[in-house]
Amino acid sequence: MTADRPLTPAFFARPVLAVATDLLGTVVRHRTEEGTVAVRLTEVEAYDGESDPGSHAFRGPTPRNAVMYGRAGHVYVYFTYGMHWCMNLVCGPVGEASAVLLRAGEVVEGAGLATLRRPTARSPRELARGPARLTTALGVDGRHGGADATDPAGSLTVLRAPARRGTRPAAEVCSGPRVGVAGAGAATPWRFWLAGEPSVSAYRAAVSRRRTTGR
DNA sequence: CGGCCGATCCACT
DNA sequence: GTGGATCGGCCGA
Repeated sequence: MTADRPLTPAFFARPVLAVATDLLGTVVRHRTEEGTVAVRLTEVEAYDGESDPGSHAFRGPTPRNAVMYGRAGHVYVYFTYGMHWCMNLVCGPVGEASAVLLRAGEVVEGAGLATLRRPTARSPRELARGPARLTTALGVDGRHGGADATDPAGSLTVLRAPARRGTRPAAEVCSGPRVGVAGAGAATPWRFWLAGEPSVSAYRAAVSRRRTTGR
């Protein structure tokens, strides 16, 4: 029996690196009329406010990143590559613009619905393997921007990690460079994942694409 | 399973 | 105008 308790605003108000590592193993749940899908997080990335060259807030506030400057525990979603949504959880004090990108997880509830939303998945572990795949499996998109993920009455909620059974030790947390972040921000090892999890996304170095449209 | 590469459109310069 | 905090189709191993 899971506790089903949401994480608190205080959990997210801490420094972003602490939040990022502690988020591993917690569960993101989205309830809709179609049903419920829940994902246990296995991979995240930290983005550290305006001082972080890899962050969407690096150049200061804009309409798109406004939510990042707001209250901890709220949802920042952005649209990228013309077709994908990615989901972040805002961290730190109001005004700081730190956030954690949810990169991958294991579907622990609603695998049937998740498969309908992700028909191209070649195996269950691919359902939420990657940041845009995770949001698709959950049914999260731009409508969830600014939502409070600590609200127990909300449809989109982050829940405490399920209680560990027996004496199984806590999973090891690994870290490495962030995926798809180029330039100065590439050096910081602010991608975190749980060792041995098959849902952790494959590492791809940041690449700059040239003239993909041949006109 | 993994490498290659085009898709597609929005935010910002 | 430029280039993404990405993914899927296709193909080969």
